Amino acid sequence: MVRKRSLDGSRPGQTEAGPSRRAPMREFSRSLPMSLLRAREAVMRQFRPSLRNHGLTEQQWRILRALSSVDEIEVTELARLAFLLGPSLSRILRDLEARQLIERKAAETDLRRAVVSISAKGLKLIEAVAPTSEAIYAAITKRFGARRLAELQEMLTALEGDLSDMASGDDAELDANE
Amino acid sequence: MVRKRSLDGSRPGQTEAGPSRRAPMREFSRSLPMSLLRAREAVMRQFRPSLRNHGLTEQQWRILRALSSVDEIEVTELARLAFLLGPSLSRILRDLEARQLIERKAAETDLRRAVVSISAKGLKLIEAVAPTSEAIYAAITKRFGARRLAELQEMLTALEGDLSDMASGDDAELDANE
DNA sequence: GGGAGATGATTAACATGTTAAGTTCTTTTC
DNA sequence: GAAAAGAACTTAACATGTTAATCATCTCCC
Repeated sequence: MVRKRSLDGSRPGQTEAGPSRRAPMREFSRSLPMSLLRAREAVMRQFRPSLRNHGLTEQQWRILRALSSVDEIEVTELARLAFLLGPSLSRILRDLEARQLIERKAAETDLRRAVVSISAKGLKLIEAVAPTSEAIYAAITKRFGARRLAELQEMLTALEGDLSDMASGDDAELDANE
Repeated sequence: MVRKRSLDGSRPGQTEAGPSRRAPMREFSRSLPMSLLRAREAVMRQFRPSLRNHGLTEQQWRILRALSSVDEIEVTELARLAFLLGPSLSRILRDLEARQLIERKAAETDLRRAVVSISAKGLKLIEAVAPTSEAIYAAITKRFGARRLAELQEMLTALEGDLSDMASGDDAELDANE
């Protein structure tokens, strides 16, 4: 019934009242989701100030970058590429279009589909941000080591792949025990 | 006339209109932030349905789990432990308190500080969710391999540590070139 | 060829992320 | 010992995440 603690260990042992806490799961701060979250936040913390200086959020930047790698693309495909959900993408596209950073038109063969492309203004913005972004990325790579970084990415990709074909934890039967 | 693209790198050369697209940065879908995001999402996708069945969001669950590992804790410390920003934590605590899953009181020595603890009801909820959660975690571990998982976590922690003491990319000088 | 169902995209509604302001209490400083 | 500076939240405001519902179009099938 340890009363554990903390990220760095230091913490006075507390031993008072309360319905004695059962040996509780995995150490909290070491769970995989937390590790991934913390690592990603540490990375993004490096980039956010620069993006902000250019009036872009992380997601807007993702979309512009994705668009800059293609000539034009349908919204659904863009969502997949930029790893955003439809509703988020809809909102952001509305905003980026209002700022004239992208252009949108209906697909010819299917009026339900919208086709998006980056504008000249959008490209210019990308070119303004890219150098800083690249410099930051290079600094991270140098700090962590290119090889290690590649290894890490491989493991992340493998993890994603492994999980993608796991049952989606429907939960029904697993929650039998109250 | 699709000029598509995809996650796997293959890319048609594009040569039409517009201010000719310069060789553009790192391949988008292979950037570190994206890898981390995708991996984390793959993991969370496993857990979310179960949490949802118990009326909990991911963050609410993080808070309850953090609280279950201590006797009581101040809000600021809890934010650090659950890796949430102050405003998010404020909102969630308000909600959890209304649902009587946690308890809150003012600190004795400093009335600015609030001390939070999990309630009996909250503990009960945790005990209801934990088995499923553990089962999912075990399945992931088995699928990916316990050793590899440990390796991955080490790398993530190392990355976070390396970045934590990098300059925060103030950007001012880096953005000199337009 | 017209209606049921599928599909692409948006809107709605609520929760969180993120930065900036505001509140209240505490500590410093003169 | 009171004003100023700092600390610990909390609120505000806006952007995104997340799921469900809606809208428009399209496909299929009778």
